[in-house]
Amino acid sequence: MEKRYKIGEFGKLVGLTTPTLRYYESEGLIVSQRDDNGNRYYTDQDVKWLGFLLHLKGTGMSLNDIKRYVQLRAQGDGTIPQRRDLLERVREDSLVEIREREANLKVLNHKIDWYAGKLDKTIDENEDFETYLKRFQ
Amino acid sequence: MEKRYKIGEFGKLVGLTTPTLRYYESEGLIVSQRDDNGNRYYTDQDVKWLGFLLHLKGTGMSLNDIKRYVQLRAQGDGTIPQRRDLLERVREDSLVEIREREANLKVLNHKIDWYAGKLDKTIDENEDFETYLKRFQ
DNA sequence: TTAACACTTAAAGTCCACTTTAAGGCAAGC
DNA sequence: GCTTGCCTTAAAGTGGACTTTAAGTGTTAA
Repeated sequence: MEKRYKIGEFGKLVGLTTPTLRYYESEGLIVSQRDDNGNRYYTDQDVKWLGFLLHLKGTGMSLNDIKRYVQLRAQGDGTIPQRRDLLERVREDSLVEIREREANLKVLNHKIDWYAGKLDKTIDENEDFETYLKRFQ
Repeated sequence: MEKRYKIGEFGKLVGLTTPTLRYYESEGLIVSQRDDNGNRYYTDQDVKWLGFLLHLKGTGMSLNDIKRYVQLRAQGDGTIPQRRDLLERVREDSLVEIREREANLKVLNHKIDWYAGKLDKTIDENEDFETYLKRFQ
């Protein structure tokens, strides 16, 4: 038979709190079934979906876009092109963000190096960071 | 003489709205001087600082941590080690985040490929995404 | 049998980073 | 002189993603 996970157990499995899971359900990101006591339960299918959802979320995709994705999925295989397009847009945004972060991180690294140079006096006392930065442009 | 920028001009220069600049000032992230009419003005020094602030922010550093940095800077060169430590922590966090994003993006890319395979029938109809993903592990 | 613990709902609260609103002051140009 | 457009302040509102609170029901273990 299929394994049924109660919300607490499921939460531990996927790394979310029970209020968060109920919140996700209220937002239409996940669904649950009910047992004879009216309590939610989840199956391995739900574990898989939530796993993927967290990957989507981890790329920076908003809950709102994830919801749109869920709605398309519910409409069957005919919406595969739209889902692919949606994910391609998310990929582009995510790539842009990663590249921006990397660029900003580069400047931060130079600042850390600049502090090191100031501390061990390998950078002239009078050279300010902006001048120092220009060396790398 | 040094150029004085009024808040609107300064905002355009650095790409922030005037309410945001006032908000940053109220949060202790930037300072401004006042002219004879009591209006704020900024100098090229402020342009430089805001430029660097935006790089810090762009790494994911919170306004609160930027404020701590500002406070350390105000205490003079003696706090250079603390500032460097703070920035090193920010760098570490930022690197971790970038790597996580990249990992999640990888899964997203596989999903897009999987959709392509479904659409052009190079992936078997019955193979689900989780099984497909295992090919790359 | 009673305490502990899991579950239920709806609604309000939180945090961050702004943005918007409201009400007004001052200077330049027509 | 009046309109336009900049500036001022304080306070309230917004959006996203939860988290917390309140009030209650049901199951399990000692």
